[in-house]
Amino acid sequence: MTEKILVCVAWPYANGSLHTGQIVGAYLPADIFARYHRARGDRVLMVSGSDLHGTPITVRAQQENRTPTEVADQFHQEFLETWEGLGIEWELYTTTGTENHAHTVHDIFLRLLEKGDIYKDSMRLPYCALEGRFLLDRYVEGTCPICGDPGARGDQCDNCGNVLDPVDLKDRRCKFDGSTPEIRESEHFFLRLSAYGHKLKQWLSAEKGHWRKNVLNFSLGVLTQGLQDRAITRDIDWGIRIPLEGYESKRIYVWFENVIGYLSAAMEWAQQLGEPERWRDFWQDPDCKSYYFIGKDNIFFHTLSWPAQLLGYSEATGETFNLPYDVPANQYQTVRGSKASTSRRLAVWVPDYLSRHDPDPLRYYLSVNMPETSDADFSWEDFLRRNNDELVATWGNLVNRVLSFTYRNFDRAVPTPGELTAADNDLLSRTEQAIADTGENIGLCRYRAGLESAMSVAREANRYVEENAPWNLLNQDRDRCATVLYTAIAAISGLNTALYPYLPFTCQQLHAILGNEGPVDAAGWRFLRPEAGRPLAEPKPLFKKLDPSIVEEEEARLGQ
RNA sequence: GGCAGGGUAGCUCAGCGGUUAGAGCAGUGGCUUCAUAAGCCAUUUGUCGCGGGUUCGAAUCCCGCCCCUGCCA
Repeated sequence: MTEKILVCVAWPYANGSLHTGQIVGAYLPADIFARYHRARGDRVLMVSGSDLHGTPITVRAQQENRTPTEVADQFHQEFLETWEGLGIEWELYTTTGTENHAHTVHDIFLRLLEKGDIYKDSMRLPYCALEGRFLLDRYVEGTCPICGDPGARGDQCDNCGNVLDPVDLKDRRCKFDGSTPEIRESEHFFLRLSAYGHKLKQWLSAEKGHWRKNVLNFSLGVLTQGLQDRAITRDIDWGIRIPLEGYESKRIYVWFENVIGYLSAAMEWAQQLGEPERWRDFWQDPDCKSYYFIGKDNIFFHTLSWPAQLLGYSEATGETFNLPYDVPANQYQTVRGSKASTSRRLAVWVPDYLSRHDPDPLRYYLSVNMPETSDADFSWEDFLRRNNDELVATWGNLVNRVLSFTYRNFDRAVPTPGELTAADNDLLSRTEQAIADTGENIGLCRYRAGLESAMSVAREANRYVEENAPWNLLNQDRDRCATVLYTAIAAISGLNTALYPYLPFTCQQLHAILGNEGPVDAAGWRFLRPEAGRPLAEPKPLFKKLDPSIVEEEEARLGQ
């Protein structure tokens, strides 16, 4: 039974290179998930794009004396290369800078305004008279009204951890010029989230057994405390315009706008396909399941505010837009035990990684060490070990030892098996089970368990080869030798399917070595048994054993 | 401060009311030689964060505390 699956992935800010924390948090799990479903024959629409708006981009542009557009374009291009290099495959990867996106945002904004879910109100905000502009909360500094720390920021005091309103800060000063900001009234638009508390609670209370505990508890907890209305516009000049006259100096804030990209991207994809209504299959068919791959810092926007926007838009238009089926938010990856930090350069940058190493070992390491239930640490020492002792020794070596022996002794082709023994059938049924288990785990967003299902059978296959010792059989019982090799090759072929979502590059290579044509996923999510007599290509090691010296070399790059 | 997640073998983690607590890797001792000195077998290691409680029985449930991480829109 084929399914329709919408895979929505967080929109990365185009203000700096992507690091492994972002990849492991959202892009890699989404890609594994989508590859599995495509292989199953499901209809998959995986979308995201670069977030061109938002303060981080303007800050970087200011620092480098460039325009925000220049910064965003540069990193959007780089992101596209990163996806290609790492094998993250999209149906569409776009940006928030398209006409189509702005149009969709405006439509939702105006509909919700008309309905009363968006309303105008005034806010008291810090204003720097010297620069003639409003200041974002974090650009005001002063003395914390709660603990008295003199280094508090307008949004939060790092000393006592309390969340602050810049209006309450004592001895306020502008971060840029030190002048004392005035407090001015400014008119803004608010989203009436408070009106949706009840509906969201109903939605989150039904059939959410498949949700991750932390995601569901967090969301329900926020609802219990009461959902507050929130400003969706800011006094900034970089972002999507407000579609009304008189608000030229303000913009729609990213948290309201970028999530709409999931919908506008689906529309853009349908346009490009030449079937402009096709997006409805993924947004309005109640049988389509939508998954949102995000980091844990983003849960609020995907389980509460975006569903509220969708509920409001559904009511306003009389059409029904699907709410998230699951939001499998990941925890964080840490580096040397602390949170990856762009500003401290404490991260492993993907373009840098790809300039020296292959993509699949990183995909393997990030998958096997994915922060599904708690934060996970990236260490080069562990990366080396996982690569050398697991990927190379267990899986790569299994493939290499079986195929090279066969290639040399059985005329470069899949041997013809005789009658299968119980041991042979046992390995084959375990392989079949591994494909099913890995698929089931991936479908439930349990990536580590899925990988383990496959790897444990790779270990099993090594045992099988050892116990049946085809090198002894070669001159004693050539038929039995052929049967053993056939069985081992079949297990390899099956595992190649199970591992494909995790290791798409090397699995594609192996698929071809085994004499298959076309892409792995076109062969389906099933146990593809090798055809006796089919020619094998000359096997080459799929993975490189890495020298321990890379640990020191790579560690030295951290923090640079 | 409030909320959430986590704290289990040297390392990374699984188990989340029921036989003597598991896996991978590392360590130790053998075997093997097809293979990227890879593989296989055997084997050691644990006050399951701390203190109480419930129960015939708790890593698993309840209460309190400590530590790590994140969020506070």
